[in-house]
Amino acid sequence: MSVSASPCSTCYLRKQCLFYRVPGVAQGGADQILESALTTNIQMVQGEQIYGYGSTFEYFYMVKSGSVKCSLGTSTGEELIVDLCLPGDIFGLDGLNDARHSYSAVALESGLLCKIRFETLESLIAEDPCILRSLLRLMGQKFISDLRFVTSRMSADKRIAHLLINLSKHNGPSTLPATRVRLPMTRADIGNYLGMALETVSRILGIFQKNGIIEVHGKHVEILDPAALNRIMTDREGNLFSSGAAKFPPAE
Amino acid sequence: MSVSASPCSTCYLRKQCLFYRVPGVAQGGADQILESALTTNIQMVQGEQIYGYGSTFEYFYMVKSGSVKCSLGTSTGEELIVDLCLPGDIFGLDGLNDARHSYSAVALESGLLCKIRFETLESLIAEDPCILRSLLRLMGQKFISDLRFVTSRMSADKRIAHLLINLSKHNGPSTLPATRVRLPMTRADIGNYLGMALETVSRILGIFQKNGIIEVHGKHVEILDPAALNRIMTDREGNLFSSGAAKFPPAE
DNA sequence: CGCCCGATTGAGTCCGGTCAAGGCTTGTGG
DNA sequence: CCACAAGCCTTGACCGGACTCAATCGGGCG
Repeated sequence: MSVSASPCSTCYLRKQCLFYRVPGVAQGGADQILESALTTNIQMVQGEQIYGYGSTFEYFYMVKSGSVKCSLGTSTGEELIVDLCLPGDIFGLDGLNDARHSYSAVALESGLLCKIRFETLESLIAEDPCILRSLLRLMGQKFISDLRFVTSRMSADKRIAHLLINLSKHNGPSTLPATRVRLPMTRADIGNYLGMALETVSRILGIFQKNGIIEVHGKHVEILDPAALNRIMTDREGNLFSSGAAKFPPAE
Repeated sequence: MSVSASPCSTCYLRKQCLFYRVPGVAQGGADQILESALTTNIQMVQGEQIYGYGSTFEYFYMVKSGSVKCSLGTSTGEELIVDLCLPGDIFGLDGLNDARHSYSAVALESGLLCKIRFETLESLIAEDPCILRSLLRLMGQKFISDLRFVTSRMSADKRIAHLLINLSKHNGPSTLPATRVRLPMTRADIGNYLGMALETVSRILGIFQKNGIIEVHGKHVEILDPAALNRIMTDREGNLFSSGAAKFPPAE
C-alpha cells in the first residue's frame, strides 16, 4: 500500500507522528524514495508476530490502531513483556544497537501499523536536522519512561493504578472517554508486564472494584473515582491490603 | 582544559568512546569548533553534582575514571537511582526529550569526565552519518540494558549476583583483575539501585561470604567462585534462603 | 577520645507468590 | 440447540522472601 491509499495528511495521529515530519510525506508522498520507504495502514491481526528475536532490523513501526506487545526472551526460556504499544506509539527501536531485533513484537489486538525504512530515515536526517531532533526526543521519551523503572519498585496496587491511569490518558478525543479503559491484554500478560502474578492482578482489580474506585467487566474497566487512583499511586506509604478499606471506602 | 592537555589519541578508552569518532578528535583537535565543544579530563570529586533535575541539557558526558550515579526524584520526594556509570559509560542522554535533564548526576567516586556539547555533535552528524550510527547504537544499548528490566523481577540474591558479575566484567586490563570488585557505593545506594532494602544487600553479601562464594571487606569484594555466582544468576528457581546452603557449600 | 556514618545482625510482620478449586465465556461439533 | 472443551478469570488457603524496626558494631575523622 502506498501513502495515497489513506493520506497521512488526514491521519488523526499526524501531530505526534515522527514519520509525518519527513519531508514530502505531508504533501502526499510525491518523492520516489519515500514511496518505497514508508508504508502505511498495514493490517495486523491479533496474535500475529510483527518481528521476532534476532530478526534483521529494517523498520521503525508506529501503531495506528490496535496494540502491540514487545517482549524479551529470557535465558530461562520464558517471555518477558517490556513494552506495551498503543496508538501513537513507536516500536522497533530495539534493533538499533546491532542491526538485529532484541525484542519480539506481537499484535495484542488487530489494527493498523505504519512503518518506515530506517536506512531511508537515516539518510533523510542528513538533509533535515529537524528529524533527528524528533527521533532523539522520541528515544529520550522511551528512555526515561517511568512506567518501567519507577513502577518496578512500587507495591502491586500502585502499579495497577499506574497502568489504569496511563491507559486512560492514552484515550484521545477520537477514542474512549478518559474514564473508560480497555485492557488490551489478558491478566497473565498484564502480570508479566507489571512484574506480578496474574492472580494478584485479578485480586487488586477486585479490591479496587469493592472499594468503588473502578468497575470491571472483563477487559473493560470503568474508572469511577480517578482521584482515588491518583491517591493510591502517589501515596508515600500504605496500600489497600493493610489500611485501604478505611482510606477508600465504598462509594455505593 | 583543551584536548591537547591529555590527547584522546592515547586514551585507554578511545576504542569505545563515542567522542573519539568525531572527526578531528583523533588528530588532536585541530578543528576550532571541536575545541570549544569537547572538554576532556574534567575533575570531579565525590559527592559533586554534575547536573541536577531540570537543569538545561547541554552536554553528553563520559566517565573516564571514578563513577557516577544518575537518579530520578520521585513524586514522594525520595531519590531513585536509575543508572550507575563506570569508566567508559556515557550519561546525560536523559536530557534529550525536552532540553532539560530529567535525572540528576552525582559523582560516587572522584575521577575524570569528558564532555561534548550536544549541539555540536548534532551538527557534526549531518556531515558524518557514522556518528549517528554510533550514537544510536549507544542509545540502543542503554535502551535494552537488561540490568534494569530483567533484574527487577529477580529475587534479591540473583540481583546481587548480577551486579557483582557486571562490575567484574567492567574491570578492564588496566584496572583490577576480574575477580576483584570495588563496590562504588554504599549499601543504601546499592539497595536503592537494585530495588531492595539496604539490610537485604548486607544480608545477601553475608550469605554469599558464608558459602565461600565471595569475600567481603567493606566496599572491596573478592570473587572466590565466579561459577557459583553465575549459577545463582541463571538458575531458573531456588535461592539461597531456601536451599542455597546445600547447593553452594562452603569452599573452605 | 568520642562522634557519626555505615554496616551487620536479629525479630517480627506482611505483601505477594504458589497451589488449587471453581466459575464464566467463547467457539466448535454433534 | 445443547454439550463439551478450552481459555480466561476469580477466589481461597498457605507460605516464604523481603521489608521494617531496632540494637549493636566498626571505622574514619575532627
